[in-house]
Amino acid sequence: MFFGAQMDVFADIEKQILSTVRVLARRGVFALPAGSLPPRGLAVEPPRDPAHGDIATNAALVLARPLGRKPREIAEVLAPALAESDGIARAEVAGPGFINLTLEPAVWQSVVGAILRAGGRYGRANLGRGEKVNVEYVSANPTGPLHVGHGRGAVFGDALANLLAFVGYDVTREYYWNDAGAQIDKLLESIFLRYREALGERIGPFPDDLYPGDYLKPLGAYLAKKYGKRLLRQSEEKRLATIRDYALPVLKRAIMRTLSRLGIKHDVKFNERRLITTRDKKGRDKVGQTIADLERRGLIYRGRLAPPKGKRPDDWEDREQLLFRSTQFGDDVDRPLVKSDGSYTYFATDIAYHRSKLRRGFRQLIDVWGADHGGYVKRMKAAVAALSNGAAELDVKICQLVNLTRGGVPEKMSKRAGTFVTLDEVIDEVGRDAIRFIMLTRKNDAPLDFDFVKVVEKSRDNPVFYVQYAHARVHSVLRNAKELFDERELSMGALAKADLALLEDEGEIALIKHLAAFPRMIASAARAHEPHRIAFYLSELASAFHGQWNRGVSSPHLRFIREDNYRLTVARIALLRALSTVLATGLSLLGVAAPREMR
RNA sequence: GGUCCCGUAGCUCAACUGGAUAGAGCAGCGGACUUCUAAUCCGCAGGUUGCAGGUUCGAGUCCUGCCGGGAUCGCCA
Repeated sequence: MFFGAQMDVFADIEKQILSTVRVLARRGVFALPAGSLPPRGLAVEPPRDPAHGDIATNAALVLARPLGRKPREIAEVLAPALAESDGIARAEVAGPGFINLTLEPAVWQSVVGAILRAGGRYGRANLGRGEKVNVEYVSANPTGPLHVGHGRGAVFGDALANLLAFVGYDVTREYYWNDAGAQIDKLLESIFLRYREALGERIGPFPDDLYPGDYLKPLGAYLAKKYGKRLLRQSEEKRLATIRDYALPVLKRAIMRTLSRLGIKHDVKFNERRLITTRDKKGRDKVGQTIADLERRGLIYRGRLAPPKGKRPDDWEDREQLLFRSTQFGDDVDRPLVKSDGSYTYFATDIAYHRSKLRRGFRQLIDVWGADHGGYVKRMKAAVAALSNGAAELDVKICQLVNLTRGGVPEKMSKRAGTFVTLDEVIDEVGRDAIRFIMLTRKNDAPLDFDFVKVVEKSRDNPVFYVQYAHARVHSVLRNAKELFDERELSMGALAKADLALLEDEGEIALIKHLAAFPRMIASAARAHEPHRIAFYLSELASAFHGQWNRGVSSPHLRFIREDNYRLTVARIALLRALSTVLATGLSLLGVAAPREMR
């Protein structure tokens, strides 16, 4: 009965509990109303306190309401029935009605075999049932190099996409290029200044609203070389088009190059320009169509907004404008769609963009944004709710700031002076693995400290190293074992026949229990859209392994390799193989390498 | 002033979406190296989960109000 499709002990026990309840209901022991299984809030989980057995369930507590009986009473009936089940050694009632289950060691031991058979598929699930999910991440403007904050969103989004694909979603990784609008115009003007500079003109300090960074100089120089003074004579419109056609692809390529160094590649790159340059028969662009769409639903009107309280902008001008009724969907105020100069607001084009996602068949949307966009969440959710009639779900994941330090000293950064640390510089210095792992050692909505010294340290302090070292150490043992026994005797075939019942040391069983928790950890991380849980899990798993390894130092009979006991060694090598599989799978979801050697 | 996020051991953070006596690491103290790579491990100590109420069998988790920190607040993206 154990280890069916999901290879998940906890899922199997849950099924066992539900079927036991059904049997008791059929026998008339419980009066079970139709549709009350599984009960809401049912938990089948490892208890915090090991004294409470291997698995604890609140089944009796959550069944109390539907059954109309006291939790404790239900537990007293359910527990003995469960104790009859295969694999369950004991079932005890505790507290208000918890049932603590202790499993037969054979159940835990068989987990090792299940992992070996499943290999890299261990932990996979079909939660998504092939449903399409759109994960939009990075989406930085092509106005300059990526910085560290972008890196966090990039890694987060990518790991989340990996995770969702792993549990059975049809994932599309998407990048939204803001390649239109005022910011891009300012960028193009900045490049134009660099171009004039390259022609020998003296350009003073850059105006405040332009981009002063040195990285635009080569673009200006290229244009000067290619066009000479011709751009100076062109109309502004023509000139900006020339600069745009050259500069945007260059800047975009630079961003993609940085991302690819982190192992990140998007399936779809969506250009904002498309939304305002493609027109339908009525001459409407995509944003116009979107507004018309909302208008049909009675969600567009002309009106005035009250100025924000407490912080009235100096240049506030009360005027009537085109508004989206986002308050109908939980937003705080209705939002403008057209600026005073007649162009669309960023929000308007963003609605059109999300409408495109919906029209492409996505019902689950995930946007990964930076901390400074927090105030934007409600209106975007409102827009998605409006456009989809509530059928689609948008989850916005806000990534908090990254605080860069070096040996505890804050790294000075000033966007104004152009001295911000680029993502490329960080990759150059610490490498892909460190960035990817560390970015996931904190919940996305909590600020993250990133220390250049610490993240490359080879110590317990540094979780990247700690986990990778565990993997390398496992493989070191595997290499040593191969030298002692001849290679064929430790083949996967030999491991498949290992007598796993020999894995009876409590440290070994504890290690196996960690491995057994992998599928449920994956499932919960996927449901919560929280890939950082994988990183925490891996640290704990590594800790369990390092602990067991060290027990062998003082107690030689606990070493994984026992030269005098081939059968025991084979069983332990099987355990290590299972361990290395889980470590490698977890790391691959994070996009971090699993090295076999770290000398 | 509005909105959103955060507040958990001296420090940095977990806590599997409401479960039992709130867990790790660092720092501190005390231990384990002729090793399966000690690049590691073991033990001790450390708490009114910011404060006050509420919801229920049960709250770090949900609701209300305060306190403190951060982000953001039409015509930026």
